[in-house]
Amino acid sequence: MGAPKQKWTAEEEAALKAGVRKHGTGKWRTILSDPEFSAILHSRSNVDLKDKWRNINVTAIWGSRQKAKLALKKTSLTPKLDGRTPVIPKHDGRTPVTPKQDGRTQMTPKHDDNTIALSTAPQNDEVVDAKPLAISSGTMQASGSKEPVARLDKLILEAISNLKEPNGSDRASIASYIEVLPLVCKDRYFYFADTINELIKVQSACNALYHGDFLISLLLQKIYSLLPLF
Amino acid sequence: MGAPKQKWTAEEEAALKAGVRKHGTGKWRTILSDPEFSAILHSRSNVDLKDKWRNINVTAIWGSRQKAKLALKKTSLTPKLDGRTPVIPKHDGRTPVTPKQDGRTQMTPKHDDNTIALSTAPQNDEVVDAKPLAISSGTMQASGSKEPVARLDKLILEAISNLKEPNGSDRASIASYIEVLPLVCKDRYFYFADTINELIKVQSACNALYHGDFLISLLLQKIYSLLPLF
DNA sequence: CGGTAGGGCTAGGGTTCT
DNA sequence: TAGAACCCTAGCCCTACC
Repeated sequence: MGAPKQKWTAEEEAALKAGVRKHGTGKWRTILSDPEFSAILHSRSNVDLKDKWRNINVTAIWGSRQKAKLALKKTSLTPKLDGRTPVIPKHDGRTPVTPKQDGRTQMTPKHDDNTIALSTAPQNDEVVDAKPLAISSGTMQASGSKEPVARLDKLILEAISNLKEPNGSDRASIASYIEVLPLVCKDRYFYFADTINELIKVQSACNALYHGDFLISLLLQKIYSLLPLF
Repeated sequence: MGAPKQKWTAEEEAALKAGVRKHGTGKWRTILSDPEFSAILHSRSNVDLKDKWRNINVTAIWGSRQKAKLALKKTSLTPKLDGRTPVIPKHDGRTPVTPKQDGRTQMTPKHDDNTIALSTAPQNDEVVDAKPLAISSGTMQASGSKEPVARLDKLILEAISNLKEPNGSDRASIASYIEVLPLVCKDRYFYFADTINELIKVQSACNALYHGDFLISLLLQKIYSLLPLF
């Protein structure tokens, strides 16, 4: 009787996504204060936003895993690196070794010591040969973890495979799948918005090649080129 | 995130408590400068100390009146006393309208009498035999979540090891460490049995480090008194 | 500036409800 | 049972006030 449980409406969810797109994740209060969204989200708290965003991502991850049954296309660029040391975003026994830097200057995104270092780096789109590296993987955290979060490249492949349609998938479908990225890349300030924009661009440009290996290659290239940005 | 959140270790917490005992509250900078604690707390700022102290007190106060967590387990043994804590003006991150109101009932106060003051006078704790702990037995919870309990055994070990003294640690020292337990165990009564088991194991394994059953009894007793209902 | 007190916020684990 | 919505709180950050 106390809490009726307010279900999120499509409008609210859209506003949330737009808000994240505009201000970034973790800026719940900011989003809520933005007059552009405050009207729609007036009955939500910053915590609600955070929780909802989490649910959205969790769902996305699971969705992709569920459909993972589909055999991946044997593409020429099938990543073959396995047994890679998973990156673990969690910090367990962090010993007090690092004094916190006080001069809180710019938020220079710093890599964690245990993140993968992508040496490729440049956001140059001219990358021709998609040579997937072990992007991050990172386990879903010990407890109850069945499997490590799918590798980024696998997720992409999975998405492409599953979305495969006679005449190609539409933008929304792709985006739906790609939404999984923020989760995979979180902790690195890899913003969802940028990814989506970029991917959609790629898609538009290669609409004809849709689910051929070539497109996959392009997508992967794109993803990889974006990763070093954080 | 630049700063991954440094969780306070039992050692740090103990140092903080000792520092407050020695210099008083509000003397964060002083505590930090005290060579006795500076080593342990070197990665903390005076503000951190202040915040941690606040958290400790808040949880301590609330811990006593904490809601009686469901005893769960279909095992009838314990009557399922369910209740909500009367919500008090606590300002968490939520600021929105809060259309939600939940007037739940108060819990049935069994007996909330913990909050033992270990820092000062020793209470007449009659050494009780570590037998009455056979409370909820079954909850083995075997595989799976072992994480939530946060390694109670390690804490104990840590305490005993660190407090190790030529002739054994005195009551105050032990108590200082044990104080941390309620924080770890709170709201997780269902793990209590496991906890006890862990303690017993520790007792067997580290027999040389403490004063035998006598001390363990004290520990158990203390834990017992700190855990609300049962 | 340096320090403390106190309000506020987010992240993440938990819990409740459906 | 899973998923969505909601709760709890540790650790930090921000601002006001000396």
